[in-house]
Amino acid sequence: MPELPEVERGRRIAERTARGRTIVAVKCARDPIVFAGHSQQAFRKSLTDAKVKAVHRRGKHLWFELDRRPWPTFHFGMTGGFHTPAQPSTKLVSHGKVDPKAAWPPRFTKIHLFFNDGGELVMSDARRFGRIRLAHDPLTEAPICHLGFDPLLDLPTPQVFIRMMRRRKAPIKAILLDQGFAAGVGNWIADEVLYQTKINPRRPGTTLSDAEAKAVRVAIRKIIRTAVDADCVHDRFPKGWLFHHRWGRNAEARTTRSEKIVHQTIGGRTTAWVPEVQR
DNA sequence: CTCAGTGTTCAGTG
DNA sequence: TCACTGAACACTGA
Repeated sequence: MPELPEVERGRRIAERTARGRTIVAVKCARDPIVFAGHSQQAFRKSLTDAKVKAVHRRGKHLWFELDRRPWPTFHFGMTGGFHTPAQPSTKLVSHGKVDPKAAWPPRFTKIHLFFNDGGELVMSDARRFGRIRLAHDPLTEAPICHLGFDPLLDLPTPQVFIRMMRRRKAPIKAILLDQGFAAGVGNWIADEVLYQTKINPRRPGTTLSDAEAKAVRVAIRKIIRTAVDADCVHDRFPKGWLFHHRWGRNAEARTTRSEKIVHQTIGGRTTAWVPEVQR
């Protein structure tokens, strides 16, 4: 579930599990796609006996700061995520059977890290759009160096934001999804921003008024902060959000205020929007 | 069996 | 070179 808030949740999980610990063992799946050409041996050699000083995030990318280089970087793709072992009490369901969802390590585990305090951390990814790489200096190397601003780390001033938006002719939906513009905004956040600011997703960036561009800037920050503060638990998201009603291309979909939701491909992605609100 | 999908990249076009 | 578009990628689950 990886847009910025889900990735930030992953960062916190990793930091809780790994920060200040030493990696004592590493298991890698055989998967040349997710490992982007790095060998298992390179990962084992780089990570084993290294100490994790911090876990960083920019946009949808994560990386470990180790006490020596290179450092591992993680991208969750469509279906990736970090996991830690379930508490023993939650592992059993009725009749004493083990819940398959609590299997450890989980299905589709790509990398499995073991720490000196007995803790474990896994990245799994069913659909293999995720990536695990090694980088000497993640911030200055592709793909992280090509990212635009991160809404939680370095949101531009209103004036700069207006200028960035006005320079672009693409539909605003496509602009918001461009990681070189706003790093970490994904499909549901872009739709939520446009719904809450009442902007038609097809509007070219060049046509936004100052007030509209400023509203978009604030909405990006507010929606992401709110989702991060809720630790991505969906039922803690505000009741009025489009989020709760946008999933699945279903013709009956309506918002909390019973406005009709339509689904169309805009900016190359399924876009859920509310024509009666977004002009 | 078919299709959509919370993401990124790359080829092709203007 | 740049901005933009659309297809491709890989695979699960509905």
